Amino acid sequence: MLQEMGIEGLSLRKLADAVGVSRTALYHHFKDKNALLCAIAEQGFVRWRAQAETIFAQDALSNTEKLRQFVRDYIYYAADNPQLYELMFGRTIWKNAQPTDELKAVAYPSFQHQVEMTRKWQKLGVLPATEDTLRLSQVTWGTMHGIARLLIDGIYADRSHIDEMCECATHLFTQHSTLK
Amino acid sequence: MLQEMGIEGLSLRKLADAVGVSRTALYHHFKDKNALLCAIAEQGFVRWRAQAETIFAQDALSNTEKLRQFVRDYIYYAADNPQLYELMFGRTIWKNAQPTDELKAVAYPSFQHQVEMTRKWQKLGVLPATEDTLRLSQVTWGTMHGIARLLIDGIYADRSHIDEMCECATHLFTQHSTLK
DNA sequence: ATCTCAATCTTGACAGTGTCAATATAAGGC
DNA sequence: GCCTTATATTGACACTGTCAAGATTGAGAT
Repeated sequence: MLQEMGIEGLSLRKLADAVGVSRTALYHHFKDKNALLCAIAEQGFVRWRAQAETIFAQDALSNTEKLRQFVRDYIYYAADNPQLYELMFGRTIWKNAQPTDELKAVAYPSFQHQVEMTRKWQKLGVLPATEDTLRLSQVTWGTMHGIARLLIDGIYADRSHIDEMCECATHLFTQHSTLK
Repeated sequence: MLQEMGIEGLSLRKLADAVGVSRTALYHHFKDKNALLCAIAEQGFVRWRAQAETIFAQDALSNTEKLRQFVRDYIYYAADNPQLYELMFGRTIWKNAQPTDELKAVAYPSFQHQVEMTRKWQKLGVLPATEDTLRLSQVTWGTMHGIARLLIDGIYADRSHIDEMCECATHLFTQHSTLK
């Protein structure tokens, strides 16, 4: 229903109707509409985390190729699940309402993971070691996040450009290094 | 009201009440709530465009410094007007509803401007000339957009990091070049 | 088998929201 | 003075999330 109607189109009443239950039955399983959305977003983080793990497990790939693949997969994950991505990182949960403790427990480690990978890539010479690790991971993540949002919101970029944009971003991240 | 209550908190009825007029009076001036939001967003583009122009008019700055300033100003503009920025680039207008023709007439040239500046900076050696101009401008803008949104939505970054993040991003953009 | 208690579900209601239709008022040009 | 146009208003409709009070169910203990 999230995929079809979008995050704003998802109404508790229509959802209850579709399940064949009364409007307020949902309140015995979730505190809020917000709590329901947080639970969905939570699943999104778990799934993405699992997908990311498979990248790093591929021994055949060089470190630079892993970075490239990571960027590509991130953008495609967002582009393939636009509504879910919006839920995971959008203002609906993070600004407007408050994220559940359960959601935070899943999301924050995911952010932390990004920082650790950045540190590792810096040590390997894939990312520039001169930059502060935290700032660099904020910027690289910001780049992926920004591209994902431009795609999702349909501003100024569309699906057919994804591969080229990822390639370009990866170049920017790694252009300092001699090892390609 | 947008600044105080946020984009979702802005209701036509409360707005009409605050102005001291009846609920539907607004419909004689704007087709929709969406049309009103588009008009506000439009102003946001005009103001940002004006601010950007002043950067490029400063002859005292080198080209690299202009890029740095451009990035900084963009992020601060977003951070200082979070609700407005959300309106300008958020899904509320671009995905969920449809942007007005008037808004498109202001927004698209703004995107185009970004591409032209990218091309110019490539020729000047500030940005890498090896990348396709369109892709590069999508990625650089994506970076700024992404950082802006992480800040606005309060995810994983806050105001006190802005300067350092901008510096880091500028480094990434320009690290290829020998002229610093 | 019965009682108990907790989980689950339901209906009724309330305060919001955007929006349309029909109606009223005011102002300006001839 | 009249007519047109712009503007404002009230009533109503279909939605939304959410709460309170009551109904139903089912499993475990006695």
